[in-house]
Amino acid sequence: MEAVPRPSARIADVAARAGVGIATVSRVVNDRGNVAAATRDRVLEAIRALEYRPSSVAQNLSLRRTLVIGVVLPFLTEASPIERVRGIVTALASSPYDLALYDVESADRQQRAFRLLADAHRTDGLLVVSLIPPDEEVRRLRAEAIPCVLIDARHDALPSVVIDDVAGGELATRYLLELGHRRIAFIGDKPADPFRFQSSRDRTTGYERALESLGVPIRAEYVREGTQSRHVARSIADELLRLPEPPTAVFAASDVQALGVLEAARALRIDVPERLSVIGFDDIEIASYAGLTTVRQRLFESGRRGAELLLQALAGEPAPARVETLPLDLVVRGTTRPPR
Amino acid sequence: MEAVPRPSARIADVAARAGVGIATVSRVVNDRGNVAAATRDRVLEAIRALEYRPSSVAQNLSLRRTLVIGVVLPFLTEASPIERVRGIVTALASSPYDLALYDVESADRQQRAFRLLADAHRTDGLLVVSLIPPDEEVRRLRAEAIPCVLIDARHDALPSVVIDDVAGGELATRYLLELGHRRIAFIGDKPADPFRFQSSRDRTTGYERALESLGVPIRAEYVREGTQSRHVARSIADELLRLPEPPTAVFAASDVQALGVLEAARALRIDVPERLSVIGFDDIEIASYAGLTTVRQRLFESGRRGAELLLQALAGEPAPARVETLPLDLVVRGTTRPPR
DNA sequence: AACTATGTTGGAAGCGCTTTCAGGACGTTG
DNA sequence: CAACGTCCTGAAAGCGCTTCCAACATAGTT
Repeated sequence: MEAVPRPSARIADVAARAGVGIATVSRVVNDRGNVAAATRDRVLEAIRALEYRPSSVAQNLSLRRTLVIGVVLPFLTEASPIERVRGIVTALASSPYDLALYDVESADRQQRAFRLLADAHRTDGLLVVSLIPPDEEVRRLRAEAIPCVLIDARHDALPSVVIDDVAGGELATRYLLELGHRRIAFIGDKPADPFRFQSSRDRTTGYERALESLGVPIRAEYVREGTQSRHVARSIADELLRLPEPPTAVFAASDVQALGVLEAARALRIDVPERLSVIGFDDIEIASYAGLTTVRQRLFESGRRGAELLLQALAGEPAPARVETLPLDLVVRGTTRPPR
Repeated sequence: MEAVPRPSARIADVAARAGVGIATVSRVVNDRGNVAAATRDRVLEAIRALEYRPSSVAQNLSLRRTLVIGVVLPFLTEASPIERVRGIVTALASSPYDLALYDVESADRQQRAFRLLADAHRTDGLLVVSLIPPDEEVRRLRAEAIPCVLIDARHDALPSVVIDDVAGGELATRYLLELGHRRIAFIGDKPADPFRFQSSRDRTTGYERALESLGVPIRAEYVREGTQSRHVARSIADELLRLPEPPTAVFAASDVQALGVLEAARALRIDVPERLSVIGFDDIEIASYAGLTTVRQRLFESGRRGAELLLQALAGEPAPARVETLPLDLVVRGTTRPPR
């Protein structure tokens, strides 16, 4: 490290200029009581003259806290994590905490996420989105007393904010059933990797339960999985719609996939909702524009709530490792209708 | 601050256990040479046994660097800043730097942004998006030798990554002119506040130039401004389309606003593009879904490039305060056509 | 007038790390 | 066998801040 000239004033400079000890400067800066008015004024004057601003790094070391909250999440490239981050940012805006963002998408995903989880000294608290931290790290976090809240993920030892994916799957499917559909297909995510929360799988379960509860048989050829993308969903939908007995309705595990279904239908000149009903999941912004019927989950709210829980824990109220379940709403728009 | 029990090992613990001095532990940890193999092994063993991880806060203080890059930006709630952040995240992923996010939307916008800019010790470098830092802060940054790169903003003393908004406005307008339109309206942003870069205003200039170059008169009633939102743009478009002599084409300063125009047209049963052409700006994701003709700016690329420039500066190559202009492309989709 | 409660202050010890510097252990060379 | 060079190593001095603690005034009590 080369010694770059550092013109910025340190606490000692202020103390020297004001003719007091550094302890007194610190008291003035942090507004601790017991400083004579005259002294305070001299110190404030020196601070102003030197444009002194305390080094947060030094404060961090001394106070053993960083005022930083780490947010670990995969797929910042997708719409729904972004929405959660917005919620987090909002909740943190009125707190003294800054936000450090760790995207875990790139090749070294686990690597990097865990480096952060591990390097506990770097953050005062952690928000983990759509990712399940390994037990090993959870143990460390507990040992170091670093609060951690999960969003869209669960772990026995950690508080979390989630939705009931099974219920969501049931909600969507039941709605289609109530409209009168019986040939209902499902397009879900690929089996998740061990560190991701299996929400799509749970939605499948909800789908199956809804069908079962009405005695509608589950057809294997109607249940498909593919990586979460419009493109893949589109080609899956294309296959489904070319079946000898095509579905009259499709439930997609995400809005993005639902949009892929709409594209496939459009390409095949199958009118939606006249000949095909489509329902998505999430209610991302584009869904309202596309007029997509969907199951709304409060993405923004999940981030906000998770951050709130973390702030509480940071404030000393030790939150129990409880699971908070956010509600889901059916949002009916223009892509669903009874079959003819 | 209460003294919370800190079970995590410090460098002294490792040194004690390995029977060496802390300097040696530091050497092993940082892989500095000159440590006997046997000693190194003992230290490594101790590190493993104690699950030692160096405190980055302490390292920061000692090394006078934080390995954190601050990203200051307004309106994280909108699509385009997000896209830029993605680019930044991508560029930073392969670097040792972490990313601290500062949204400047809330009430205390300036307040908070400048607190960061000011608290220089907190970050090694700064990326400022769509915001112009006040001269005062720029001076401080220079004094402290903190590199700073602007994205979508300009400042004489700072390097920046921008687009040519005037050219973009011209590009869009000229395209409509070439299609044969003569009654072309423009919907732009509200006059920006002093800290925002006036890109919408520049696009207006481009619009005017294009018209002038073809000798088409500029009609005041065709040039409108409103806050950047679908809702507002929709009502503005509604007014425009009800004019005695309504425009045959609308150029919106952003895709979001263009979508508002499409909604207004739909509500009035005015077919697009048959009776009305619409062109946007940005090419956000939803634009491709909506089939919107637009001027694409490389949002992701702007973030990536800005981060790259910053990393270069951080690596010691002192970047000149130069302006890098990213290209714009006309993306023709389904919302434009010659007038009848 | 002696003494105590109260209010202010600065010295110094940490916070946990990096790095300089000097010293010790060896092996080499003339 | 003395003189040197080469390697390793640890003590100690920072990095810039907070805070404990002791020292000192000063004012208020008896």
